[in-house]
Amino acid sequence: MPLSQSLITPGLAVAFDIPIPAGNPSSAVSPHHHHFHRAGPALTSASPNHPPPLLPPPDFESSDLNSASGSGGGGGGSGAGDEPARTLKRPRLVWTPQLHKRFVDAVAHLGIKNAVPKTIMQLMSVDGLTRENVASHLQKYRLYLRRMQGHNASGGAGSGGPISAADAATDQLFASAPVPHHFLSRGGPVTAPGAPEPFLPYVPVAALQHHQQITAAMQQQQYHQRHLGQFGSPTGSGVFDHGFLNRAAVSPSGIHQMIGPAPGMGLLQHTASPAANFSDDLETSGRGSSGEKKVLTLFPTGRSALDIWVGFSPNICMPFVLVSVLISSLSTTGAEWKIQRLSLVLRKGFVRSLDPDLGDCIFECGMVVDSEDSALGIDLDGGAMALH
DNA sequence: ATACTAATAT
DNA sequence: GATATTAGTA
Repeated sequence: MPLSQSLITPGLAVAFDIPIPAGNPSSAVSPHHHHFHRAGPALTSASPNHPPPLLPPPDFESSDLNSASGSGGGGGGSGAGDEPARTLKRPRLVWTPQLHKRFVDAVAHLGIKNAVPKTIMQLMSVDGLTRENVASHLQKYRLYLRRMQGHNASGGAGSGGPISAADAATDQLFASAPVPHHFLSRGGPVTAPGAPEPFLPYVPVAALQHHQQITAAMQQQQYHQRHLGQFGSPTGSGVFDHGFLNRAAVSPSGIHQMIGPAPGMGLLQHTASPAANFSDDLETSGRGSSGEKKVLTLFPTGRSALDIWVGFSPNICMPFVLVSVLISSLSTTGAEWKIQRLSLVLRKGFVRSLDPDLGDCIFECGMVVDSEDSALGIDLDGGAMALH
């Protein structure tokens, strides 16, 4: 009942293509429910006119990964504690597009300079992932970036060498995840050791003490964030306004009490939304000012919400309407995402955590930029934070 | 003693 | 070619 107990409103379900047991709108998603490869916009990297990412193991239907089997370590479960990894040979890790995306996001957060195996691994927080796994992948990724850089910046024609068909084929995986712009810049910005990449769109929330106003500089970086110790504005009813498209009255639901580790906590206040806008998204969106959809990945770096790292992809300008937050976990064994919590946020309203146990999860947020005044709030493990 | 990286092995 | 493993260093 604890973990797999995600509440999904009809609206969100539609948005994410999540099958919901009939007759029970906000019922929990059963563990074995369909995985949503293509379901969650936030999860897949498939672009509208593109085929879905490579699907992991063919046997995804089996229930082995989800719990039970003592070996692999359950994806997000409460985990049995044995870790015979020592003498046992772990199966070769397969870097799925999902995993790679997570990897890239982590690297982006850290900044290429600070991105080293151990740190990346921690940020990724993927069950079963080892430092060696990451180191190996990183090595290859660096080579990839190097090549890209050669083709990109350096004088065109002769300098970097042509892009062989072999390379294209080889870099298939890497192509599945967008390479952050600054990755390719040579002589990039020098950053103080330990300090987060200034140019990074991602910033540790913990570092932000006060509400920050949007400054020109920030806009340039295109991110705004804010950290809240807790929400106090009980704006209201606790019911979300459906028509956020109407922009009429938004609801105030904010209430959001800190949800401690108490189980069975909050629940989605209500329903929601025309989240239809989430149908598919991905970072492919871009540019426009309104109607944009973006994927946001938040990395929890610790058990405390205050340690969570938050980031916006460049180009995301806040106002938006609202956001739907999808929380899932990934494990090397199962390589499947599992919804753990789903929340809805309305402009000026805040989300409510549905499940206190975040453990090693990642937050994928599909964000729709629409109106001009709104905010995203995320609440977890007793802490809360919001982005403006 | 740890962990990063390059080199090499499977 | 994709990962894993080893070896040399910082």
